[in-house]
Amino acid sequence: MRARRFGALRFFGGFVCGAAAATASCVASMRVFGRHVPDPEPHPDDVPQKDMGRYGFPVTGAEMRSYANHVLSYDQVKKTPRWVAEHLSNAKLQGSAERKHCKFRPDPGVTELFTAHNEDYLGSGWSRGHMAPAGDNKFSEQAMAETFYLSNIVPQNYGNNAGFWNRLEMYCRNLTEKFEDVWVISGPLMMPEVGADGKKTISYKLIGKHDVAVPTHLYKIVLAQRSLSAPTLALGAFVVPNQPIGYDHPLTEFQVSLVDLEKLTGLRFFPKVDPAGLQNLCELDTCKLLDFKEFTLYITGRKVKGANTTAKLEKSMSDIKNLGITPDDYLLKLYQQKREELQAKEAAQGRKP
DNA sequence: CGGCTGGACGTC
DNA sequence: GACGTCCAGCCG
Repeated sequence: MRARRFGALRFFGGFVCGAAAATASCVASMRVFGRHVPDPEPHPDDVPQKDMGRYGFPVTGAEMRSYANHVLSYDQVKKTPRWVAEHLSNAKLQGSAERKHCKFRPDPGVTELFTAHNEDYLGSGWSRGHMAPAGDNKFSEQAMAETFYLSNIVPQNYGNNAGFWNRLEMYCRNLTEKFEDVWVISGPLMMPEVGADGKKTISYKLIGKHDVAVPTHLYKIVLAQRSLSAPTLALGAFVVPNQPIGYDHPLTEFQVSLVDLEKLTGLRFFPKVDPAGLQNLCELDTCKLLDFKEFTLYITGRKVKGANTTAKLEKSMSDIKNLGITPDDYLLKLYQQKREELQAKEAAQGRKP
């Protein structure tokens, strides 16, 4: 069962950490990934454009698109980003921007010819998964709103989006408690499968009228710097199947070396980083995601904070107890605080009309 | 935190 | 009638 589910990863056994046994070798290879020789810059004069270029050459669209707190490269064929880069800091996680004021919408900067639309996703069986997460932009309503542009979205399995990937994003945010600066690059990936004849094929679904490509996997690269005065850099790269992933799978199971991810994507990441001082994030830090209990306590805390009736408040608390989880002190405090607030509000409403 | 759905209502 | 927006409610 498990071997089948992660078949594609196991096929890459040497460099993609599939099943448990491969983890150690991947961690080891982290130390030795070296940088490449810089690509030579093409000289415009080298191209004899006199007649060949009379009517111009094909255009791929903007190489990069910049927003308030993320930068991306957009794939006009797949209608998804190729990569999305962002910077996280503790300060940017503080603020009052709320996702309930945001709407998914086509990126106004992307030509109608090449853009995805909400209708492509709705009813497709796939959710709209952020690459740069909304939750990384509490400091700015505009920055958060821009993450809802469909240029930052890929078709993502529901359970993966709300579960494992969500916990991975939480881990990245949590890193800002220990590192002053965190840079994250996320994107979709199409991984080959091996057929009965032993040959490799890449196949992926297209959804909606505009043929939005469903990635087989998602990748995320995390670069963390302790501080400017202690500029230790730690990096972790991960490839995660676009399917539900349970709590029995640790993040390290999906760690890959940076060079191998570069081969898979055709991209070079963080080209200005000197590999000499680069450490393995999962050795320097934990790479431990929230477990079921911790995650459920956190989610219930968010629901308690957002409750606007005592009925909903009580349901959140009975739900978590039915899952066999005893509320901790923090959740109990949130609950009591919210209960008083709602009781006062509902008492006032009872008198008014 | 991450998502989706359905109904009420407004508009052309 | 079709379509867009907003809100309440649902799930993991």
